[in-house]
Amino acid sequence: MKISSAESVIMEALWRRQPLTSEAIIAEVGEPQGWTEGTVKQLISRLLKKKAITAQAEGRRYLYSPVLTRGAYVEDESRSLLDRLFDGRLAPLVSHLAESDKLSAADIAELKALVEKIGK
Amino acid sequence: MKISSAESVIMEALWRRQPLTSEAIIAEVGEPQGWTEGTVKQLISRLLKKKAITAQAEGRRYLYSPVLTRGAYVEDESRSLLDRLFDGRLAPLVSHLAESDKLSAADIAELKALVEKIGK
DNA sequence: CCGTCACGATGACAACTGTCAACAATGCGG
DNA sequence: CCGCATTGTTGACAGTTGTCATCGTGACGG
Repeated sequence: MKISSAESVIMEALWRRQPLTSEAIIAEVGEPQGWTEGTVKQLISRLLKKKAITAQAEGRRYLYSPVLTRGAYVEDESRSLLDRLFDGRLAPLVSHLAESDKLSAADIAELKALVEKIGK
Repeated sequence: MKISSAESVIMEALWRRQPLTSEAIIAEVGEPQGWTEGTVKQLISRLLKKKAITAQAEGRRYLYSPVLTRGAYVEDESRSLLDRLFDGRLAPLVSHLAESDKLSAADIAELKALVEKIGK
């Protein structure tokens, strides 16, 4: 099931710290996003329906934890972008960013080190 | 204005070759996507409303051309992914793909060459 | 000049999203 | 034991998306 953009904000909160009560989630994402309590609750419900998170009863409330891992999510999103726009290859993405001057010197250094490491 | 996923299929066709009549667009994307003529026409209309493409009258019909460039689009999508998932940095993306064994030897070689070139 | 046909415009409709609010159940403090 | 506060469940509603079909209009062949 697809996670919508608003829903992913809730997921990020749970990936950072887990499990969380709805109260904690509201505290964490409500403010920064300008969302009311109702909005956050609705998003939690939808994530439950999508099976992206689970709820364990803790007294009269629930403790929510992610089921979908951040790794899987990130994997999916990245792969889908690469496939849609860059023929599934990574180099064209890097190349594109480089050409449009969107890479800082730090980025490049970091990347160079990384590539060497990967190259074993 | 945001381009939806179905709409981007039309854009890709126009980025490949331009300008195109609706007939040509239908020929190009209708089959592979399993879309009827009506569907493609609707998508064209929405892209016009969003100002992502323009239409020049050619007799009875129109010739459609992209206004939004592929570069700008790709730029946007890439940046948004990087920002949402990798703190705006490229290295973590590469690192993630490498860890999940999603990089082929060819990818790595290509990347290495690219990084050297960028490094001037 | 008329019927047919091609095109673009528009209407439709269900599903999904972003946002909230109202409501029902349930436990806690007094 | 009762009312209040908290929590989860639902309903609502507008906007977007994916998908098609219908309609009006003008062009073209006969």
